[in-house]
Amino acid sequence: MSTTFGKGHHLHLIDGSAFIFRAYHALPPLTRKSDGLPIGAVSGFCNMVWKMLEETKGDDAPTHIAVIFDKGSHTFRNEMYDQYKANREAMPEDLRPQIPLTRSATEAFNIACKEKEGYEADDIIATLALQAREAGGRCTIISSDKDLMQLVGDGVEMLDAMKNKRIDRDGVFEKFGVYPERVVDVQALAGDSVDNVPGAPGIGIKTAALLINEYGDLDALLDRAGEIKQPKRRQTLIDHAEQIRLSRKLVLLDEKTPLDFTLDDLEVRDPDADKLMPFLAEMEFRTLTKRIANQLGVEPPVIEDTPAAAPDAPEVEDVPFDRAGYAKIGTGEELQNWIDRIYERGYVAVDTETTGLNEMTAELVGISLCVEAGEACYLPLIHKKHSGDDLFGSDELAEGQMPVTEALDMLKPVLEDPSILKIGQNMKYDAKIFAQVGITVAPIDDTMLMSYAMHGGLHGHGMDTLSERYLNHTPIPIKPLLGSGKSAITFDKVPLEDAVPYAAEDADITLRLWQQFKPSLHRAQVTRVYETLERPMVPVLAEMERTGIKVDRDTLSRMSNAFSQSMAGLEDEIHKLAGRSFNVGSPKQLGEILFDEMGLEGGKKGKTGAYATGADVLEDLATEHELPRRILDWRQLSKLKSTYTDALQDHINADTGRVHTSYSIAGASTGRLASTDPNLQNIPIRTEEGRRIREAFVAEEGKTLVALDYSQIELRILAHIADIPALKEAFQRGDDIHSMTASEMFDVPMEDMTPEIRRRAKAINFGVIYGISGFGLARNLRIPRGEAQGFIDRYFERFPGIRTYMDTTKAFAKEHGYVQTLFGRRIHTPNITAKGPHAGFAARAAINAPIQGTAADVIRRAMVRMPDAIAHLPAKMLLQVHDELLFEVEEGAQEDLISAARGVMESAPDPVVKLDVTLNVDAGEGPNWAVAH
DNA sequence: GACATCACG
DNA sequence: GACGTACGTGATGTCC
Repeated sequence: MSTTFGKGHHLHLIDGSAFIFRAYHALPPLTRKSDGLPIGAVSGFCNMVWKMLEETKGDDAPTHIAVIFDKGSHTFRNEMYDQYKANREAMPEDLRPQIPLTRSATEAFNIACKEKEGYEADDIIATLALQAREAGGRCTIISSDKDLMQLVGDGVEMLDAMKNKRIDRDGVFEKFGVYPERVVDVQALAGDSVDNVPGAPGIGIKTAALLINEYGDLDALLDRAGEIKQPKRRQTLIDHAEQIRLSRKLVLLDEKTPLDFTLDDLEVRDPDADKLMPFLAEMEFRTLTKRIANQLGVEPPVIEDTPAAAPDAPEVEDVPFDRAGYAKIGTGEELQNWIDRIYERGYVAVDTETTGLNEMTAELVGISLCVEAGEACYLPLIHKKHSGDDLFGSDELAEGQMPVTEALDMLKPVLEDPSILKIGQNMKYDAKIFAQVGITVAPIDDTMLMSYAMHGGLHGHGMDTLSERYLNHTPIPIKPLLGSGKSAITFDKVPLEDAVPYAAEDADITLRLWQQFKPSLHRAQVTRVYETLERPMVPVLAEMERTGIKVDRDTLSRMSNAFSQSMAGLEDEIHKLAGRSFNVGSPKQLGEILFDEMGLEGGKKGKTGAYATGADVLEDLATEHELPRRILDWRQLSKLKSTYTDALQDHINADTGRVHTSYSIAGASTGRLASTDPNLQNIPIRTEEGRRIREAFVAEEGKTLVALDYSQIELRILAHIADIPALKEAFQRGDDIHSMTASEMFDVPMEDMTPEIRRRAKAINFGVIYGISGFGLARNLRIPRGEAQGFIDRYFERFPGIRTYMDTTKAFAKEHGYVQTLFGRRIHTPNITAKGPHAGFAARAAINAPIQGTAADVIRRAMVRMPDAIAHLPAKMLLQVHDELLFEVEEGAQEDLISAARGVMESAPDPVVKLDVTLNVDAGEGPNWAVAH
């Protein structure tokens, strides 16, 4: 007995896609127990629909209802603008199979389910809402999507289902600063980074509303744009009028979508238990099935409790941490028992205990294993006997330990078995320790790197942090066991009763983290990042670090002596100029002398109340007085001596005669590596004196060093990402990029370029990569701030894509809480929403991260491929310095190495990313690093 | 252990 | 209109 939709009728339109995405992101990754099918989003969707139906019962109950879905990714809007929604990320892998299930769910609930190829759900909603309004009825749109707000009014309202908040004309005004009929005008100006609607650069919702309210509507505004008082705003609107009109077309919903059904077809039907119950049972939604069956007054169907069918990733078990469950392995039988369990499982969490943190000198003390949460063991190997009163302990081995070789002979086949996954936290460390005893651990997973791929920028990735955050468990601290300072002992001196729980727990934690992280990688869409950019770095870096680089002690020692002499001379002069003797190395004393005693101008105190005496300050003072220049010279020598010529000698390994740095894979937020102990990524090169330090980095007899570095990789990536044709063309022509920029900006022909103009352009080019500001550039170039701002404005004018990139990147970061590299690495930006001075920092970091991070990804890809590519050559990769790789190669093979390695480096983005610019690699070769670079 | 300084890309 | 700014690192020395 259907009637014709009209007065007194009430249509509910549910934005299906919005429901799905909300459900997906709100819920943990649930899977169907019987077969592991992902169903988290379907479950959430059903819950939301059912809740909706329950809550809208009563006086204001809908008479008509439909769930509207998007269909197809290509719509008429793409015809207008091919970039529409172009930066939308791909649908998560585990969500895709759930989409058709939500359609089935809608039908199972006996609700009309509508979609139309080539149209967005929003257009269908607009069309139906208009029809309802024209028929004299009411319509409630269940969505909080701001794109739908243009429809509100005259009987049409929105309902935010999550907040249970109705949005009427006033609600829209709150959000947009205009009433619904002007919403598209505001959106056209403000644009939308999510849908990639361009809008007017630099104009947000606030400004847009202001303008629209002042001029009435968008057409009037654009016609009278010349009257706008603010010069920049005026110019923006005049320059981008076409883009703004296009934006309006993109956001304007099509209220005339051709539909093959009428409002009457959407009449509310009671749920049909015979349809709904089987569907819910098939999905294995136990709670929801019971609840709905109860409500409908039917018997809930029985859902078989089928055991999980051998899933790849086990369910995360909520087992309490219990130290009593940790075993000590003391015999071959006990170890064999554990090995059997490992083979049964197919994976094992492994952790090594050693005598120190330096993998090159640390000795293996024991090994812990874990195959199941809560069940872990520790295999002590060389723990020393603990003699009660003797503070110095004993060299005698404690009892109850297997002979080292017997234990390792048993474990080696397991650790090298390609069918057994070895799970570790910071596996590079353990892999290097095992490599010492001739064991090549593979294949591996690393929980630290999983966390880095998923949570980069959010927090650290050490075991303690991860355990506390993700397992809600504080690991046993190491400090009480080892002590600190001079009385600290090494782990082999820790009594077994303390060592077993500590060591076993680390393996237990690692396994639990892995159980939790493994399925989350997909959810966070970083599986490929982890598998191609993080995990494969472990063996590559372990090998490089173990190889090390030869450093000539005599060269360093001679330089150190020379520096000492020069410093002593300078020190005398400095004391004479100062009028008294003081510690030249103390910035505090220096500040007092310069600004209080000598009365030089320009003393500025920082927040700690001390005068700033940094190089830039002294540089400015150097024109006034001789002292600052001497200080600068002294500081340079002091730095070179202490950090390089002296400290470096202490890092020469006694056994190998080489220096072995350690790279942190998960240290830098952008994806770069960091080098520590010693840092070999900041060996001097910018000054002639410093550069000579590199002469001490030498090739072995009969070998030579080869250095290959990417030329201008970050600027090339910027040209690609921000899509700057002029920059791309210049790179393809092989122009000097800074001269080109200078020529373009300052209208100087390339052939008339002066070094000074080029220097300015270069500073601006780098500034752009760092998220330029007038202040920063002014300080860098030592020019007035206004002048610097003028340069920046001109740069944006000549390369407008840069500003768009900066704006869209910031908007993306605000929207998602992270930014991405071209290879999908995510860098979280939690401070992007901060207020005050923090905001500027976060915004610049967000702008820089995709550029620096993409460059980091590129060289990682090259490094991962390098071992195979050069396996046929007598060459080894030694060092990475962000955009440079250093190799040691047998004399005579250098040309072959250069060509092989260059090929790998230049094609590193293939086949995942096709850059619009080629990557160029420069090569050098010589007996030491100073010559090779 | 915080801070200032300075080495690198 | 003011805030306070170039991005990413690590090591060293001073000073409390």
